[in-house]
Amino acid sequence: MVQFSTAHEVLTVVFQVRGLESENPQLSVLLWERALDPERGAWALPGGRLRDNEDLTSSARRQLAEKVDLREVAHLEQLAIFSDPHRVPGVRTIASTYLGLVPAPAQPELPPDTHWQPVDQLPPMAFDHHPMVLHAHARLIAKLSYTNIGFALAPKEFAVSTLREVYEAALGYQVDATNLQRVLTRRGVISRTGTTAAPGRAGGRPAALFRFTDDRLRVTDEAAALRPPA
Amino acid sequence: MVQFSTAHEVLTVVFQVRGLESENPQLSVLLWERALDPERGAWALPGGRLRDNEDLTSSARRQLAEKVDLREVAHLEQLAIFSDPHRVPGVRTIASTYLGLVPAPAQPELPPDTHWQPVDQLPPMAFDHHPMVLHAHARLIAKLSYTNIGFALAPKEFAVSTLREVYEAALGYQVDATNLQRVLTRRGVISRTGTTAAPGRAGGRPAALFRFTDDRLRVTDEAAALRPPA
DNA sequence: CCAAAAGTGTTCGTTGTACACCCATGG
DNA sequence: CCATGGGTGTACAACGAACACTTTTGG
Repeated sequence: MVQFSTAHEVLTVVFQVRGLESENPQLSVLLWERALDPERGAWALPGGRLRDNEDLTSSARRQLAEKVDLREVAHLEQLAIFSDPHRVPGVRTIASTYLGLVPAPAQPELPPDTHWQPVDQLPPMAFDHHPMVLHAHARLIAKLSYTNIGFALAPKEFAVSTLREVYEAALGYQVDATNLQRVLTRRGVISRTGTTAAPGRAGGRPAALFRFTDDRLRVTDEAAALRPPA
Repeated sequence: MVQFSTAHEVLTVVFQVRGLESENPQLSVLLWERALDPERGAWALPGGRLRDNEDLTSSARRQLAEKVDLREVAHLEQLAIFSDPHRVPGVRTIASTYLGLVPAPAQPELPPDTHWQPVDQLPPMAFDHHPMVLHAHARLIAKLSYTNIGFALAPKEFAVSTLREVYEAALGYQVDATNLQRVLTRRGVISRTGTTAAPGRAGGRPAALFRFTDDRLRVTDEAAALRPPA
C-alpha cells in the first residue's frame, strides 16, 4: 500500500545565547555538518527518524540526548510540519520541527561535527532546514513579547543587565533595561532573589539578582484587544 | 523495517458561525458520525490518509472537497500534531490537525452523516478528536485579538452589528460594537464600502457596510511589549 | 413624535517608552 | 571624590473599555 512508504522525522531548532560574558553575545543554533551525500558538507538540524513506541516530543528529547549529548533543554515546543513530497531525496519523509531552548550558562559537550552557529550568519544548509531556523527564530521573537519564554534562555539567577543582553541577542535589537525590568516585574515574570551580585573591578552599584518566577511556559499578555468584559 | 509501519492522517477542525439572522448565532464545528467500529456512533473530524504525492495542506483541502463537498474554506492553517503511539487502534497513525474557517453566509451541501455542531455542546467524540477541537477554538480566540482572521468568518460585506455577532459567537462573550469598529478601523482591518444596508421593519438608522481590507491572514498587533525602538 | 438601531464623542485607566535623576561601590 | 554601573521616578503617548449622547430611519 502506498500510504506505508512514508517516513517521519523530527528536527529540532536548538537556540542558546552564547558569549554572555564577552563583548557581543549572540543567539546561536545547534547544527551538524553532513559527512555523507546527499548534501555533503552542508549543515543540518539535529534529529532523526521517529521510533514506533515514542511520540514526537520524546523523540526530539531522545535524539538530542543521544546524538549531541544535550540534556539541558529547558523548553521544547512544536513548530510546523514540512510535508513537501520532494523535500528530501529517496523515501518520502515528513518532518516535524521543534523549537528547543538551552539556558545561557550551560556548555554541553558536543561531538566534533557539531557547532553553535550565530543565527545571523548561517552557513549553507541542507534540504529545507534553513527556513525551519527562520521560522523558529520568528516564533521565539514573538513569544518573548507575550510569554515568559525567556526563562529557558536566561541563567538561573541574573542581574537585569544580563537579562537585557539575553533579550537583545534573541530579539536582534536594543532593549531598555529599565523598561524590561518594569514590564517583566509587573507581569510577575521575574522576581528578586534578595541577593546581589558583586560589582566588577571598575566599581559601580552592586546589581540586584532576579530569577524567573516560573520554569514552564506561561502566556503573560493574553489578549491585547477584544478581551472579555470585566 | 519498523519505521514504515506508520500512517499519516490529516484532520481539519472546520468552524463556521451559524444562525446569524436568527436569535442566537453560534460557532459550530463540522463533524461526521462514525457508522462502523471502532468508535461507532461517536462523532469525528473530517479528514483521512495522506497521499503520496500531496503535501498536508493540499490533502486537507482535498479531503474537505471530496468527503464533505466543502470548497469555500477561506482560511486554513496548521495546528498541532498528535503523535501518541496508541491514539488510535491498529496501525500507528500520526495526526496533523488543521484549522479551517468558512464564511458565515455559505451553506454548503452536506452528506447525511455530517452535521454542524455548536462548539459549546459537543457530542461524544471519537479518539482524541475532542481536544483537537478545543485546541482549534483556543487558537481562533487568540488570533481574533491580534490578527485580521475574522475575514474568514464574516460575510463579504456586513454591518458592524453583524460583525459583532460573529465575534461574539467565536469568542464566547459579549463585545462592544463601538470599540470593535474603532479597533478594527484603526488597524486597517476593515474599511467602509460606501454603501448602506436597508433598515429593518422596526426602523432605525441604516447601517454603513464594511468589508475586510485583506482576504489573507495578517498580524495586526505584532508585539505588544518589547517592540523595536523607533 | 416616539421607538429603534446606528454611529460619534468623551472620559478613564492601563500599558509601554523615553529619559532625567538618584544611589552604591571601587579605586 | 569621581567614574562607573545600577536603580528609581516622571512625563508622555497610545490603546482599549465603558458609556453617554446624537443621528437617522419606520411607524
